Amino acid sequence: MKNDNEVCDTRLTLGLATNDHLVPKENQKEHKKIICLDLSIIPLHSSDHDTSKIDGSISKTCKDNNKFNNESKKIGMRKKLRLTKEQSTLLEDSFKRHATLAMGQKQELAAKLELKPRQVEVWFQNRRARTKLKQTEVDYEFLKQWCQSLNDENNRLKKELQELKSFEIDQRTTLFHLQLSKTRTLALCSSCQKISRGDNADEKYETGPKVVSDAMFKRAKSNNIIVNGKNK
DNA sequence: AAGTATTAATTGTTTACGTCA
DNA sequence: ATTGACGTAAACAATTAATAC
Repeated sequence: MKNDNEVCDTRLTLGLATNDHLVPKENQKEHKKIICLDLSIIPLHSSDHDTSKIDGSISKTCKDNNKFNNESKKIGMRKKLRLTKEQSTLLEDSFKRHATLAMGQKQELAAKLELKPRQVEVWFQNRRARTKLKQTEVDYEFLKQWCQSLNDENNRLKKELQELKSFEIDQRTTLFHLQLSKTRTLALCSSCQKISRGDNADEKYETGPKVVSDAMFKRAKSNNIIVNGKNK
């Protein structure tokens, strides 16, 4: 940021200065200005000075703007151009048709708008940047909402999973108690190959309990298999 | 008068393309 | 014919600064 005392000089210059480290810091800025060749009198672009094609439709404000712009440049001050409504409209219209300048379009527009080709070019560049920024904002909002909805869905699914898990545990517990009260324990004796029935079969055989349902028990009984050492 | 938003203008970088050795 | 160095122009990103409100 420039302070109030500094003058913004956009003129092209060639400067000569001695080593700064030999000059006190507070004097360095002035020191650099000792020898200065002003090149602002040399046109940078021949196209910048092409004012041969002038459209009479351009308003006085625009002409005044450009006039002031050129005059202010003479005294080394950056003056910002303010486009008129007509200029903006025309630029917007051509931007809508094509976001980049086609061959010759720059010159054509510049002539029509009574601007420098460089100004038209800069306008298109800035306009593209603005479009991109707007699009980025739109994309950001969209992604933000999408992310939010995904989070919501994720939370909902987590909750559902939790509910299903606790439901499954409940069901297993219930089933377990139900089986415990209804079933009889059948165990196969490893030595005699007979099925025995008992509430505590795992205490009898090291192979572990074979828990079977009542139906299985009945089937075994109907096949004359001796349960618990005797035919019930 | 100060703060903010908008936007013209500047600066530096990247990319594509043509030319030449 | 291929390749690398170089110059140029256009597009872009980031930033500055003038201006309006």
